[in-house]
Amino acid sequence: MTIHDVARRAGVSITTVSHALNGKGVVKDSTRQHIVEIAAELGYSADAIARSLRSSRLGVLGLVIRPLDTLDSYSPVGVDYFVRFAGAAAVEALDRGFGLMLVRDPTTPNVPGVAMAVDGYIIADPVALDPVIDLLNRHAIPLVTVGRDIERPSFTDWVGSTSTADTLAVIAHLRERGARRIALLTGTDANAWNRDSELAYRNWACEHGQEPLVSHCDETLGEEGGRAFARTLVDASGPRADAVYCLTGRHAAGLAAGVQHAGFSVPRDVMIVAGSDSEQTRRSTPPITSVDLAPEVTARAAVDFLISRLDGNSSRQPPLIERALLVRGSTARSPKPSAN
Amino acid sequence: MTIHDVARRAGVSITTVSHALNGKGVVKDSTRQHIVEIAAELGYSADAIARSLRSSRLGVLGLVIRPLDTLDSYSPVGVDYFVRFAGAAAVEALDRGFGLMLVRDPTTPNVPGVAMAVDGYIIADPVALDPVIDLLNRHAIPLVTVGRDIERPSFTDWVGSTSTADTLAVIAHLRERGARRIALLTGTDANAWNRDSELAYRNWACEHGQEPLVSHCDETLGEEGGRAFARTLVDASGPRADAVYCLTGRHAAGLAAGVQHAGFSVPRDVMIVAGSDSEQTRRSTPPITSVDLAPEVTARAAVDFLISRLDGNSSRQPPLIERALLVRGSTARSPKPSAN
DNA sequence: CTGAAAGCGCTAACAG
DNA sequence: CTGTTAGCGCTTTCAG
Repeated sequence: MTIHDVARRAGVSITTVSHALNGKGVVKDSTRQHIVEIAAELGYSADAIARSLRSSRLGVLGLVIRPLDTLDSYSPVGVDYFVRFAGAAAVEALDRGFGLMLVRDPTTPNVPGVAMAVDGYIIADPVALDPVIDLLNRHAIPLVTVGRDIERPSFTDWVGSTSTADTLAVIAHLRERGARRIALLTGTDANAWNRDSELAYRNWACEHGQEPLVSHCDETLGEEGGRAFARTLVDASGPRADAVYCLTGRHAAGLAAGVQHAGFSVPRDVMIVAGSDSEQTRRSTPPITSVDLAPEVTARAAVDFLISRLDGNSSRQPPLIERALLVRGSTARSPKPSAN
Repeated sequence: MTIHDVARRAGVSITTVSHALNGKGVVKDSTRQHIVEIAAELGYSADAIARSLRSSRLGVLGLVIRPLDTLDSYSPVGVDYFVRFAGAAAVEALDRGFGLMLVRDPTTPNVPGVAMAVDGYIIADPVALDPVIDLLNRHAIPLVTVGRDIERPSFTDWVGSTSTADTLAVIAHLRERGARRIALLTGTDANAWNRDSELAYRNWACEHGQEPLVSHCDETLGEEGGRAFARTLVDASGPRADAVYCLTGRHAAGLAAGVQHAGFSVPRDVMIVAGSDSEQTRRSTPPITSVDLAPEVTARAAVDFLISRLDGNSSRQPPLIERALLVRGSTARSPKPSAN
């Protein structure tokens, strides 16, 4: 089924078929009608590959989820943010006439050739000075990121939220629930989420004359990392903080378990907020108040923004995503009349 | 960066470059060496599109997850089986030098052209007489399914497990835990999972002289569907069965809630087993014993099998996946000495 | 309004 | 051993 078959059957040249079907040149209405009918009858549709060869537009978007390259696992426990993201991105891409291809770190050897033939990339949570971005730039492939590359201040094509706002919202919530001494636990990946949250927290602490309590815990350690942190948080005289903002959901769940194991109560002695909602935060006892990272909304925005860039719309501003706090039992302390 | 640039720079013809780089024709060793060096130096790699135009091999696998087309949502709640499946399939495909493209029902209008240009498809859980299979056959695109199309007995290229084995294992487990009257609740999608499980159950009931207790509940109803079933299960004189095998995890969770709401105990009065492990079954109180559908193993097997078909290996037998029971609180009744 | 022809980058007969 | 050449299926000037 090629354009030739249609042309022959319709008694015209392939040019006319092409024009008629793509609404390009100037074709007499009756001829176009006729060609369209024949094409439908023959079930013809232009070969995507041949078309791309001319137009260098494949109709496929690539998606690289960097944290999964780091974790080296697509296991769902605690990473459901990313799978929701990928699913939503696929649907949105499809709706816009693109396919969505999942790609693992394309800087490694043995990447499929098509990886460098897609029309554009979404890089979710790039690391600092991400080599994937360099690779794509070298190949002149358009890209947008979700969350900025913290070492590339001049790169502005990223969607997401400044984690600053999230951090301040979390702190405000904790204060309103009576927290006096708030600690922060971030992951160790060099991404904007970890970095910006810490910055916002430190600024807040500084402005409010509170000594900052910041700790770090490797993302790959999972719940066990959170339990380990619980042991350092709680000493003989009790917890050194009465609230913890814990970016990673898995850490938060481990922390909750650890605190309770040490004989203290969540939320009475220690309140916990997770920076990302996940199965663990929902499942924990008590369930953990979390920031809803809104993966579906973010994914749709990222696809939309990337496509606008592909269309040559370079003026458009990258979207900022609104996020909400899912309030649960881990911060269910009755609000205190704010004393200071 | 085209093959011409390399040819010019190396002082040979494009044919020689092509041969040298693809190890095809006969090229003097020194020339090949030279060409390879030049290519590396120039950072050349053959354009995937142009190459596919000739070879009609794009290097991309398509994945269609049918239940998600039905649910019309990639929301994560209770569908984590599929996202785990997709992630694992992507990784395996990548490792084999293929990309993996997510595609929604390609029989609908507005599908991206590339959808019909991929090398092969994995169709997860096809419906009866699935139109997607017809479409792909019409386009002569190779495909394997996960779970068979129940109305296509002659189509044998499917991976999975006969749900018969799972069903019998579940029944055996329940009997061992003292169940006397086991009911079955399936979904309504016309797929092999629902159909074969019911068949196996009925056969078992028949052979053991038990009156079959089979109900159906729409997959899209979620936990609420399970609660509704609980109301029909429990009447004035108590539950009409002391154990339920509930294929869908969301239904199982709703059922557990409903039974307990009606004042009965899980597992004492009613034991529950889910046919697919999911967030809801893990999270439920008590946690629900479930069949581990092993999405990662299944996905890898499907990709592997599809690629062997693409390589023209038509003799290879489709793989059967081993599944295990994740035993949890919902069947934690002390085993009874089997009286019959 | 329609058609001939060039060429996208690559591979593979077929000559030399 | 190496190069010329004919396409893969399509879009797009440019002439009729």
